[in-house]
Amino acid sequence: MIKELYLYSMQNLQPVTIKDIARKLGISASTVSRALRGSTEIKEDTRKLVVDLAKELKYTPNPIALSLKEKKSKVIGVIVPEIANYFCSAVIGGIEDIAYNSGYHVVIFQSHEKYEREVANISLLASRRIDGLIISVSNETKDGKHLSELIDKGIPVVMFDRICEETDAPRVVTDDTRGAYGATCHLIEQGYQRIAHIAMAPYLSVTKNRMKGYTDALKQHNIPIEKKWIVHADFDFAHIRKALIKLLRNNPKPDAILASSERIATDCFEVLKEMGLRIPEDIAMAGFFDNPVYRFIDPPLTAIHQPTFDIGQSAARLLITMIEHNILHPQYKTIELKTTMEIRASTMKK
Amino acid sequence: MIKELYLYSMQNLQPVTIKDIARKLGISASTVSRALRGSTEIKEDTRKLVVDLAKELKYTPNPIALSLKEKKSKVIGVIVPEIANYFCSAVIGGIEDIAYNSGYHVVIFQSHEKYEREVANISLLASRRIDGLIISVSNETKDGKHLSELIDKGIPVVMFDRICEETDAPRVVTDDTRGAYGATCHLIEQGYQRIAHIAMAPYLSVTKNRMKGYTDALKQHNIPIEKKWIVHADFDFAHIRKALIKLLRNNPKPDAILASSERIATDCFEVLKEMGLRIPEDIAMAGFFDNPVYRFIDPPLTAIHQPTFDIGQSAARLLITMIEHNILHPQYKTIELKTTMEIRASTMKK
DNA sequence: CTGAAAGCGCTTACAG
DNA sequence: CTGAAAGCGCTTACAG
Repeated sequence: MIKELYLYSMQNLQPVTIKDIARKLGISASTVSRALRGSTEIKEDTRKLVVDLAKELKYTPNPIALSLKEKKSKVIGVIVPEIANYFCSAVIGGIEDIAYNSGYHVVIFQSHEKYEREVANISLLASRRIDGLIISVSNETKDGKHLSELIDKGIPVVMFDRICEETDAPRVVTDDTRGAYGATCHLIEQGYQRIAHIAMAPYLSVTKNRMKGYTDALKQHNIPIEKKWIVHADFDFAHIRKALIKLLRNNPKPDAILASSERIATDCFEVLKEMGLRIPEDIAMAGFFDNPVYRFIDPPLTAIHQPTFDIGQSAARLLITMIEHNILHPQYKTIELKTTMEIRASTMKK
Repeated sequence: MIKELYLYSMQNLQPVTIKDIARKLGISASTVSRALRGSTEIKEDTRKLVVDLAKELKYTPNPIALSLKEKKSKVIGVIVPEIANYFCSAVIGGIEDIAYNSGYHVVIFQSHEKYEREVANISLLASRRIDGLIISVSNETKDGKHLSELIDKGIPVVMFDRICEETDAPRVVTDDTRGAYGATCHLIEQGYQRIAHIAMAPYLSVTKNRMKGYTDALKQHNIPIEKKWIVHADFDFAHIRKALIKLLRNNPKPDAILASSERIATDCFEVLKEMGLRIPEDIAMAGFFDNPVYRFIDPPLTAIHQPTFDIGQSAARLLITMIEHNILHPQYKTIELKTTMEIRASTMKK
């Protein structure tokens, strides 16, 4: 293939350097450098000469050389479980927005919900000399050792959504407890009594928080908390399917489901459809994170909306502040953003 | 905020360098470098000493220094219209997969469908010394001058989906003509006669190809091609909404819509719902790109599926080959992947 | 087999 | 006001 691919090769088109400018002008590289940076010690004539030629030759400073000198790469790393996921990509949109406007580049990695891959990504990122990391951990991530090690190396970290509790790094989260509480209350008010909760891994703090909201609501309404109605799902369709089928074999069946992530919600939805269950007549459903398409699905899905773009922006702003002021452990630990509930037909008892 | 944010600052934790190892071992940096790279001219004893210490100190080579030396950054840039879009994020997933396994990093930019921002991104990327670019152009991009300039600078470019015809760079596309043809035929076979086509900007080649498939199908079935049923939409909800309302004011109304992108399809869907039109009874609808959630919307949407992960992988593989063999203009110009049609209720006349 | 030197592109303290 | 030198971390042709 390679041979056939070959037609004609790249010309030797090296970008213009300071040296090139210096040579053409018969002055030293130091002077060119200073002129370009607008140093006050340069004679106006010289400055103009340099700047004009630089513009003419379309000189742009080599950021790699700068990085080597400054020991800053102007790159921030982002690790998300899965980019092809509206929640993640929307957060990245927010990160990119701030980064772009602050002169940073965003390098993206996916953990694919695997702890191992997350660790590999982190060491890769570290060896790549990124200036900072924004991460939402995988469903398998039980501890934050890999994150703490990164921080110990002097690389600031900001966590969002799925955070590691014991890691001393700031976090951008949403009021998950309140969100889950609100959704569960809503289900109860609609007359549902046997509300199942399909959660993520038990050690994740999002899981704990949403679980708390869920159980608080039940308690407050004197509904017993039943273990059999709490499922911790893997991020694998076959697994969710099996767990759900098992759940629905209970007699009586749950009459409502609260799903704890976009992926879980979508998978649940698929399984319920496959099983021929009508929503909400046979079983109601509400989910965490409001993918915009949820308005149009059949039935439209009640969802807890998290402000993704804000999450991304806040995380990026925080990280860049930390990078630029050499702060590894800021005093502000947590930025908590509001969730809102979008009530739709999937939870509306007729 | 900054002052309050400040708690304690980073320790001076510079990563271990070759010099550090050399100093500790009392040998020269050259020897360390050679030992680390497994040069044959190094005595086994020395090699082992160096390698062991490097491991102990967790030495990782500084990629920035390597980049400066090699004039390669091992970074590939990706520009997409909008990352929070299933099509784009899934393609990026494929790119990332190959890049990750080939030692490249992926830096992502969004054009937000603006030509101006696309150009800005490209000059940023160029000045950042990326090794190559993968791009799907914005809806506003009429010509590929900015891309050609990049290629002239020696940076290989691969285009996907929304390509620039006159740019001499390889492209990864899907058989859009056949896809649109098939979808239109399907609509005709279902008994629809007044089929509208909501397309992207007229100068984009995807638009032309899909338009050709659409008109070919109509011609073949002796259905006149009506200008009033061809709409070129902006990527702006208000605009699509207005255009659609105007379209639906025709008498008779179109009885089917073929939407030319995920975003357009979703927006159309929303407007049709808002107008209280029943799908497919009042108007049928089919769309380009099958967002997985389309199976669940009401009604499930007939969609032309494009193999996103493959697109990303192919583009990345091609680009990396070009980078590593110094090829700017490969002989193979086009990789065309197959689309498949998923027929669902939105186009099924009862 | 090993080291000193030069160089990748840039900045800046030090001289003058 | 300007230049030569050193250095960021690495590699490698050149000596020995």
